[in-house]
This record gives sequence, structure tokens and C-alpha cells, in this order.
Amino acid sequence: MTTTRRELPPRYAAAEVEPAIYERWMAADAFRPADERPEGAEPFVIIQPPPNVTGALHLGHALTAFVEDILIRYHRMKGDDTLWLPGVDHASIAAQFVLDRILAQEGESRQSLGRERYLERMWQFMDETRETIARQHRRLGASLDWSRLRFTMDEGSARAVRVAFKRLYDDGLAYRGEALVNWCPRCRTTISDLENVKHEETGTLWSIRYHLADENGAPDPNAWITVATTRPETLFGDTAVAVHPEDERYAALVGREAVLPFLGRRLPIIADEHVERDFGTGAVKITPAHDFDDYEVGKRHGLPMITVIDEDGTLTEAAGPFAGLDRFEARPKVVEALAAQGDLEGEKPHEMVIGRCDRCGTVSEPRLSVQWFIDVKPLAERALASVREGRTRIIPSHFEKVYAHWMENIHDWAVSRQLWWGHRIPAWYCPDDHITVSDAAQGPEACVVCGRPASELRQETDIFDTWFSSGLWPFSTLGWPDPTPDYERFYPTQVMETAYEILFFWVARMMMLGLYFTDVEPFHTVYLHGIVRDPTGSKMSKTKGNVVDPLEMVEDIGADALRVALVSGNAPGVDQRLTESKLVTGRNFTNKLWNAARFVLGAQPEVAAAPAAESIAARWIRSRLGRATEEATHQLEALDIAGYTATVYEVAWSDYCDWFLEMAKVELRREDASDADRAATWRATAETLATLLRLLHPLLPFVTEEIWSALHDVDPTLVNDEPLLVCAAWPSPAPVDEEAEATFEGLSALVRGARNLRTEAGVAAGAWVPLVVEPADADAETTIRSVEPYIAALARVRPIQLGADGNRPELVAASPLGAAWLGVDAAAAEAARTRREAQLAELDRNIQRVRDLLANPSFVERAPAAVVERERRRLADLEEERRQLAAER
RNA sequence: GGGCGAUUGGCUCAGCUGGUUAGAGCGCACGGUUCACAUCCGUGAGGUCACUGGUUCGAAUCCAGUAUCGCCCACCA
Repeated sequence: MTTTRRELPPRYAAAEVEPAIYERWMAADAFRPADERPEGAEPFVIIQPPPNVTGALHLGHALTAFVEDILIRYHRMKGDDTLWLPGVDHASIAAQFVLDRILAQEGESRQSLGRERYLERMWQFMDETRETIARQHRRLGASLDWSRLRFTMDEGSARAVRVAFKRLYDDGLAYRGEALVNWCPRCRTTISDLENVKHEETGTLWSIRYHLADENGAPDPNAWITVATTRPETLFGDTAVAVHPEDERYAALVGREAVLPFLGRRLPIIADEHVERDFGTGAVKITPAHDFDDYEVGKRHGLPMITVIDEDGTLTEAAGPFAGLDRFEARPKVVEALAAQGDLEGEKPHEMVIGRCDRCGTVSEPRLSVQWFIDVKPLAERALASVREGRTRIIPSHFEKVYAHWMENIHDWAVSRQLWWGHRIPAWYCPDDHITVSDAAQGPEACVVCGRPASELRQETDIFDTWFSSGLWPFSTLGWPDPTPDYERFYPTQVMETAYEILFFWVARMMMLGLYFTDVEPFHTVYLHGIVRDPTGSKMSKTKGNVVDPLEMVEDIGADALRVALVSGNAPGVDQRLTESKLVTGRNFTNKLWNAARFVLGAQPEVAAAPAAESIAARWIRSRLGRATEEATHQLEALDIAGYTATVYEVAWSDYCDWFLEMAKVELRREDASDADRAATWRATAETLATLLRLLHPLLPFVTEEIWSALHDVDPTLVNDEPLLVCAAWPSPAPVDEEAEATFEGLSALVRGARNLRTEAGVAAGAWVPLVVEPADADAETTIRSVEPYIAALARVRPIQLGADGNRPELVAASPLGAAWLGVDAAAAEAARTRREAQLAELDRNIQRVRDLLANPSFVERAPAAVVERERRRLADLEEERRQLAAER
């Protein structure tokens, strides 16, 4: 019977091979769940953060895709009913930011196009970038179910948004009202607390005299109260001056009035506990429309609220002579004018915290305006309880505290945005300003209050914060609010995986909205990964120019290699630096596996296998792979990605390649082997390679698939007649073969010992030297005889003499099978004796340590029996080793 | 001002609920044209696990405190 042969090219050409493999997976429809849940299968659904449509994927996306892909591939192989749904987020503010920039290059702008044409242009832009993102995900190997691709601006999302909002409104949790919000004068929209990023900056603290009003209300040139402010340009909006109620310095002034510079408005001097006596002058100007603290003070004291800064950041008419100036131009001018009239008492640098727009970096402006809000407190309570009570857990767990702290201090969510790109708020106003909220696609038929027909209603022009639709993602993508088959089958989900950076933005919102609308936790585990940084630990950013493009990396070293680089040794929630050496490690690993496969395929004998007894090497590697399977399975179940990676890396490289394949070579090349023996050995080699490929597949999907298909070509039964690895089964652990493992332990110790001796004795690497072994007992002697060819080849020793002829040197290696030494001359042996003595001393130290431990009655009494037993065995092993090393001549 | 995290060989990092002789990759040293792989193979050096105290038979691991670094949250103008 002749065999089919397959050869692999010398180099794994990732850039060509990987896309072709993805095509094969797609053609086989490998990522789409079966039409119905298979009998007995467990659901496993991962929620992926839909990337923003605004551009290309970065390394963070790559890490996200890799972690999730590893988990989903494992669960798919395991036979679970898996779903990993791809999507894209419309990212309203970010998208507008990007499009505005593009338009600017074309000499156009949002304003010049108008809402309708702007949105047309946006859709066009989206169609391009959405495809880019999908293509890049495929290039990374992400096994997403593309048949379920969703977009937060599609009709399903739009309907979910309307229904959700109407329900919140009907339940009294969504409301419209005037309040002070963070405003970005550049983006000209409200931004949420989360989008208002605080920066520590050095500003100036000015002390300004506000003259007291005399009996006629005119400023008294000789009496004043000095206020401290960092924002003199807002003084036109002042409506009071406040001091602390118990501040004796100012007690007499409370109830009197001060006069506002430039405008002459009279400001009551009020007492409020909000004022810190020790800060500045102890007196504060109160500008309720431009400061969150002052706003609260203003509300408490019923002060007027005057807006002096417009939506574009320029001063309003209320600023009198300074009207029309930009807020930052106005500031020095106001200071100058105050100085000119002698009312500037002082200025000093001041460390302060300034809010900036997350998107564009512009200093945000507290601004009084009418907005839609959601009262999220009741939702937050449930979301908090879910995590506290363990119905949803967060990995790593310390983020549970961070989450709790945020939930406990949550404020109402300002959800309206004065932007165009997004879901328009489904609220309609009649001429009497009655509000009608409707979830119907075509809007309400009439005003719910006065019954005016739809034709007289106008819809709110504001849109929703992007995160409102993202917050519905786990269920809106499955068909909610309808009880669709997907919703019934895949909701609630299992794992939500994302970067810790968006814990509040997204995860918290999904928890709150999910619980509120579906009455169940949207996922049971939140897995948070860290940030990928540059080699110096800096965050990657376009402005710093230190951005690594994952797609370039992939073209260079392959998606599998990049995956190893990003995923290995990275604990959840911990930032990592991506270094050149990690990338090289990844590349080398794929290369190693590739070459191992080349060897296996190339070593195929001419004659096909006939049943034969399995060699000790094959038995050992099967057993070893069984243990690795068990370990990897536990690690993947526990979401320990780095642990899984380490396990399979180790078993592939050091066990399969370094030990097993070297032993297989011995079997395949020994002259006394029959064709049947060779065929059997080769078959075991190929079969165990297949098992290894299954274990490695989630980590190295492409290269393993390519090798798998070569094995399949050679003989489909090698891979259990499964043509595609992606659809193949996760291995069930082979039973442990105690005998084979013990034998291997003995032989590997002998080989290692002999290699040590070679190096120590300075034997040339290629030279064959005699080895003498003194077997520990009769069984050991039998065993040694059975593995002699392995020892000879791996340690490059020949001949191997069993039993000492009374001429034992001091330089020996110890092993469970017995002591061994090289047949080299005395001088060479002498050269290494010192080292051997050091080894003995080390052994003695260890023996003493364990003896002491066992001699300690409280250890023997209190430590678990298994621990004591293990120490006893260790002592025996150490003593045996010492006996062999130091045996009398 | 609160809170969280980190501190382990030259570098980058693993070490779960306390029980190994503290690991890996890179780097380093020595030796290798053994017919899969130099993107490789073999051997080796290198760590009082930041510091101080405590709990325990036993601590890198738990507790308290200190130091340095980083992050998050926060309405002192």
C-alpha cells in the first residue's frame, strides 16, 4: 500500500496563506451557529465592543479580537452553541469630528452642507469605513458570524432606541429640563461627565476688588470686598458674592451689596457654606450659569442666572463692552481693564483641574441649557447589586470596586446631543410645548396632551449620546424588543470582553439598561483587558507618532504571530508594552510549529501503517498531551488566556519538538526497525501532531489550519476525517500513562545528566563518547535497555555500558534509573569536579531543609497529610540522588 | 482630597484561593554545519520576590505601615 505525500514550503508565508484560509472558513460557513441549538449544547456568547466606524483598527482592537477569538474558537471546538456577533458603532461625535475634518479639506463644512446633505455624506463615509473594519477583522482571523453583522444605526438599533427611550419616559426616568451641562464650544454640543476629561493644569488665580455699594448703589471707592477667581471673563454673569457664614472677617458685609465692575450691577453679598474660608480671599464671585458650584449656590439662594458665554465660546451681549470676544481673548482684556481702574489686587499661578472635550481637546464650558436627561440612580442600584451579589463578575475582580464606586456616585445622564449624526430623540413638541414621546417609526399621530395633529408637531432636533444605543447592544442586536429566536436562544450572554477604559462608558451602561429592559444581567462575566502601549510604556497616539498598525504587523509576521505577541504573559486588566522581542517570539513560535510539521510530513515512510506496538516515546507524548489538554481546558474555562498560551507553548516547543520529535527520529531512523515499526511510529507522530494542532488552534488558527489540511491530504483518518480544524473537536484528554511517564522521566534525567557531563568535561559537541550507567535496580536495568537507543542519540553517547566495572569516577550524573558517567579521561573529569562538589553542597542544603521541616512536630501535626507526604517523598528522592552522586568508588 | 494598582534575575513580564529547589521570553556566557527549524539545538551564570513589622508549622502570596511609580474618581473659585 503506497502513501500520499504532502510537502510544506520551507517558510510559512503568512501574508499569502492566511487570507486564503479565511476564505476557506467562510466558504464552509464555519462561524455561523447551527440553525438550532444542538442537543445538549451549552450556549456561549461573547459580546464584542463594536469598533467606531471612524477609521481603522488599532492594536487595542487587535487584542480585543484575539482574546475573544481564542475563547470563541475554544468553545466552538468544544461543541458549545457559540455566537460572536460583529458590529460597528456609529460613534456620533467622533464620526462628526472626522467627517468635519475631511469636509474642511474640501472647503466645505457641516453648516455649508446643511443637515440633510451632511447626513448623506456621512452614510457614504460610513459605508467605506465599515467595510474597512470588517476586512481588517477578517485579516486578524476573527471568527465572527458575519451573517449577523450589525450597526448601531441600522433599523433594528433605531427601533430598540425608540422603544427603550419611550419606556424610560413613561416610567418617569427620562425628562427634559434646563440644567448646567458640559458644553464643547468646538463640537457645539453637550458632552457627558465621562466625555469631559479632567486635566491638571496651571492657571492663574486673580484677586479682584468688588467695591461695596453705597447708599445710592454707587461703588464706594474706599470700601470693597476682594474675590478670587480663575475666570475673570465670566464676571459679567455674576449675580452675587459669597462668603462663609462663620467667617468673622466678612460677617458685617453679609446682607450688603457689591457693585459689579464695568456693568455696575448690584450683587448681594450672601453667606454659604460652600465657600472655603482658607482658599483665596475667602470671598467668591457667584456665576451660576458658568460654574457647577455656583449653579448650586444660585439655586439655593434664588439668584438670577445670566449666560455670558455663547455656544461658540464667545461672550454674549450680557458682557457689555466685551461682547463678541472669544472667552480666551476676553480674559486678558478683562484683567487689563480691571488693572487699569485699580481693581486688580493680585494674581498668582494656580494648579487647577480643567475639563476638556474628550474628542477634540477643547476646554469645555459649563453652559445652561435645555437637555434630555435620564435619571439613572434606580438603574444603577440594580446594576450594582448584580455585581455585589455575584450574578455578574468582573475580571480582574478589583475592578468591581471601581465599578461600585462609580455606580454609587452616579449623576443623571445628559443624553441629548446637539449633533446630527445619530438617533434623533423621538420626542415631539406641539405649539404649546407639550411633549409627546413615541416609539413608532413614523412618529406620533397627535399630541398626547392637547390632541393637536402630527402636522403641527415638530420633532426634537437633538440626537442621543452614542452610548445610549451602545448600551442596548447585547440585546438590540438579537432582536429586542421582539422575542426573536436569536434573543430567546442567545440572551442573556456569557462573556463581555473589552478594555477597562470603557468600563463606565459602556459596560456600566449595558448593565444598567440591560437589567432595566430585560430584567436579567446581560452577561455573567465581564473580562477587561489592559492597554497596549509602546515599548517605553507610553500610550500610543497619532500625535506622538508611536502608533503600530496591527495590519502592517500582520502583513509582516502574520496574524498568528501577532496574536502570540499580544496575548501571552498578559494578565487581565494589566497594561502591556509591545516590544520588538515579543513580536519576534510570536514569529519564532509559528516558525517552530511550521518546521515541526515539515519534519513530520517529510518523515512519512513509503509504506502505510500496519498495527504495531506503540513506542515508549509515543505513549509518553500522548500522556503528556493529555495532561496539557486538561490544563489548557481548565485555563480556558477560567478565562486564563495567558495561562493557556503558556501551557500550549510549552508542550508544543519543549515536549513535542525538543523531546518527542527527537525520540521519534530515533525510531524512524534505527536500522533494525521494520517497515511496520516505522509506519507505526510515524502514524503516532502525525496523530499526536494533530492533537497538538487542536490544542493550539485557538491561539494559532491560521498556521494550525494549514498544517491540518496537509495532514488531511495525506490521510484523512489522521485528523479523524475532519477536513477543517476550525470545525474539529477540542481534544478530550488522553488517560495518563504512568509507566511511560516514569520511563521518560528516567531517560530524560539520564540524557540531561549526560549532556551536563559532556559540557563540564569539555567534550566536543559532535563527538561520540562512551557512557557507563550503574542501574539503580534490576527493573531500571531492563528499562534502560529498552530506551538505550534514545539515550544514545539524544546524549550522543556510544557505546552505553551497563554496570560499573569497579572503576567509577567522581563525576557522575544521577537519575531515577541509576547513576551514569562518561568514559572520558581523568583530566577532563577533574576539570569539572569543583562544579560537581558545588552541586553536592546544594543537594545537602536541600536535604537539610526538608529534614528540618519534617523534624518540626508542628509541621507534621498541622500541615495537610498530602503536603507532609510530598515532603517525605522529596527527601527520599534527594537522598537517593545524593547517594548516586557521592557513591563510594 | 478620596480610591485602585504596581514594585519579582540586565530588560519585558507570569506566579489563582499561603505548602516548588520562585518561572518564562529576550539579553548574556560557553559550545554546536547531528539530513524540521541558526526564526535553531545543547549547557550555564544571574533573584535576601521595594522596605519594616505582624499572622502562621510554613509568606513573593494574607494583614498593617513606609517609600517610589502609575492609573481612576472628585463641585475648593
